[in-house]
Amino acid sequence: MAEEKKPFYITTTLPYVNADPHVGFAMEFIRADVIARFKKLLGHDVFFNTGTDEHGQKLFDGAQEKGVAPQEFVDSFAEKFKDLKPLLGISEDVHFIRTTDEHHVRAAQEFWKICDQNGYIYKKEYKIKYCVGCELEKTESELVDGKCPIHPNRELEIREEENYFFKWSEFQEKLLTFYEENPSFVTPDFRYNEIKEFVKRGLEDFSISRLKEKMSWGVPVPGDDGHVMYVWFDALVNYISTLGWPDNGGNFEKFWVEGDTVQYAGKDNLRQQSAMWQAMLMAAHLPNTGNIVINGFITGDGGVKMSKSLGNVVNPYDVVEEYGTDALRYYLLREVSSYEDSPFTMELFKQAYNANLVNGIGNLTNRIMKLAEDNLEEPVSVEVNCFDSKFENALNNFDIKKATDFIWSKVSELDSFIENEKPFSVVKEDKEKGRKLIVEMVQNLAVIGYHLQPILPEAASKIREAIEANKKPETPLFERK
RNA sequence: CGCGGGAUGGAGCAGUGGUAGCUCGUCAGGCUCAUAACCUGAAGGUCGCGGGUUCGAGUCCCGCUCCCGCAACCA
Repeated sequence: MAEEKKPFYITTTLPYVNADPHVGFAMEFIRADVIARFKKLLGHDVFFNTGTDEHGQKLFDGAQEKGVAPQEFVDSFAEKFKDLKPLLGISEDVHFIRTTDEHHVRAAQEFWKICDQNGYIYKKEYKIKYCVGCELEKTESELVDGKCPIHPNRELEIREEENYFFKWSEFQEKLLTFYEENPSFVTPDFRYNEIKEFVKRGLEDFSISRLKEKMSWGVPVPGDDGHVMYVWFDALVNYISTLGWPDNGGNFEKFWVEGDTVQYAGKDNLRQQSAMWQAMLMAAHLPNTGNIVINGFITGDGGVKMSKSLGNVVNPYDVVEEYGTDALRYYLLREVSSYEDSPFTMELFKQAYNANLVNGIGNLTNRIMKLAEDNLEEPVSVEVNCFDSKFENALNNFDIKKATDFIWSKVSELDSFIENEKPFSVVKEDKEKGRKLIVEMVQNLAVIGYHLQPILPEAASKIREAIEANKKPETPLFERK
């Protein structure tokens, strides 16, 4: 009874390329990768998407400062983000979309046209607050007591500008109904609650274009040379343009329409992913996302924000260089809270690394394989082909930490088993009995290795290789630091 | 003002109303297959504060304090 597995789609948010990749995005990318690998092992056809968000004001400004063309500027950053794939041990087949890709630009324009045809886009005058002192537009969040903090003695000028708007306000009821009908749409619950409360308080239409004369680095608005799209509107469309949309059939039909869809995002993206983007999909008469998973933030010591000025920024490149890919994955998957903010310091990292990777799984592999190598004539043939239901349930609920905890509880059980059964001394007195114990241990190690595949792919294959060769690994899985 | 989160032994965290757990660290034993690794035991907490509901609350309700994030045309 081979049951047909549903196609599975998973994506990260697209990081904005105005800075080097940070550890928060690394976590999002790695977590999505774990789910993608897991679904693949379960036999699903998986489409895994990531990429870079490359339009907008900051990149336009950045390019001007450097005196290069915007495209050249974002090209260099896009390469850095592509480098994350090998660095973080991401699945080979991940799709990498850039919002400057020709196909994406066309898709964004098509998406705009459809929303427009459906009556959800309109043009209106909108008032901006302008500080003559700075010669800049000021947003509400920049103001202190309603004044520019740099020029508090000057009154802000109100200037009028014509922009296109998206009728978000029309989707309040539709979104609330959608939330009602899909009780597990956002994980975790408290984030879902947060967005529901936000939508209940009412939605205001948001601006989706910029005057080209002020900021030209964006997707041209169809049928109006004077505007480019506001970066959010274009970037969100990547989740379907990566599937070939608007071309019908193919991957879009298979994954977005027929399959299960999951979007990973940081908590700063809750509103955009679970309310703005969902309203946009509704406006275009396209299916909504299946699940949104919201991560917490990585902080510095004591829960303070990571910042260059505090010198507490953890760079994923440095961590991988010293400790390896799996070590970084391990920390971000198990030592970091699934949904709350968590600190990442090198001290905490090193402690967890030595305790659980060196002394835990690494040492366990060595002690078992040494016994096997010395006492068994040939490799133990093991055929593990399914996950423990606890592990599977945890991952189906995106609780990677809980799934990883399960693996380490098995490590601990095996260490206790060795202590209690003492195969190393039994084998000296009763060779057959001792061998049986050792075979059992190798089999249990194989189970651990199997479950480790989506979590720590490198370590999983080293364990498998050691078992197949019936040899203790030549170099430890994890070097003591 | 408002919305959301957090406050649990030295540190980081789990905890579904019913004897307060896990990892690290500390201390004391044990083992020797293993990367001075592993196993067992111990010390250490009035679960932010004050009320309430309940036979019983870290867990539910009310009030308060402190910390973090959001507060939309920034991305």
